[in-house]
Amino acid sequence: MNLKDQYIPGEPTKSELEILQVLWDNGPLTVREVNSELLKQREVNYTTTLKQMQLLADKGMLSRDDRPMKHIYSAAVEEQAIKGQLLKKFVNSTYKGSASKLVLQLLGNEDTSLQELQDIKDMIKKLEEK
Amino acid sequence: MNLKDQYIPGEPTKSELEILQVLWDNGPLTVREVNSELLKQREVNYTTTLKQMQLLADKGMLSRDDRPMKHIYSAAVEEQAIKGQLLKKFVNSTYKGSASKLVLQLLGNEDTSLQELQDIKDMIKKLEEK
DNA sequence: TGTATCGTACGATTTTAATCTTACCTTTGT
DNA sequence: ACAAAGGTAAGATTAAAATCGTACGATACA
Repeated sequence: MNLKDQYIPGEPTKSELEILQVLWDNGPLTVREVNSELLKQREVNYTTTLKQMQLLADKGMLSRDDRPMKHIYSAAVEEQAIKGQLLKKFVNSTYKGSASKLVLQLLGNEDTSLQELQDIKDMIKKLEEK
Repeated sequence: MNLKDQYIPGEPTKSELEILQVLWDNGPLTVREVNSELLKQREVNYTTTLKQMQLLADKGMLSRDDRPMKHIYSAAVEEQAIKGQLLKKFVNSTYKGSASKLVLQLLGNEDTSLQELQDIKDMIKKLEEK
């Protein structure tokens, strides 16, 4: 299935994105495993994570394998598709749709490391060559 | 005053950003004028805009010139400072802080126009040259 | 077989953002 | 002076996101 043809059921909220990220990075996991990952970054109750994952499943963003005793969840949406959608929305609302304005700011942003800048330049150069 | 030294009182919400954008684009305006601009894009009650602007003023993001009958508001924060802050947060939460990942996605995003792509490449090339 | 443990379900609550309602003040024109 | 028009102030409400509390089901094992 082509990425761009994938059905995307809306946009994940901030905390939903955190959960999706854990699953994208680590593959199918139980609620407890996801919660453990989140706990490395911030305090969060087990049932809160459970609830969020149930909501995500309801929305079709997670699928789950019901097993006795534990349910195994996995991301049902493509990372690139979701992020592309979020990026598009961000560019529209913050830079009036101008991707180049965004990049300009990125290049001038002091929080962007030199390494990042170099990576970006290399990437563009590679694109130029072909 | 250097941009990076400016005190930034938090992050504007989505609808607060809309209002700031109007003021950044059009200079000091009354509430009614701001509301008129917003109405070009979506339906919004006059008092809703008023309330938002009062909240923004409370947060220090707008300053106002109290006059008999009408108050004139203007943005009290720099456009670039606020947007840089929003961008940084977005890169952190969505691309784990990797600006180059974001640009990579932008370049591959079908919604990014060819013109935009060209502008980005030109910009980088110019950066390369100096 | 009973009880401790690990899990899910789901309503309730809290928090934050956004919107609206209402009261009241000030200027203007007659 | 007073009514109409245009303005502000601020509490109340709605909506959405995030979090939590509690009831209850299934397994394991002494």
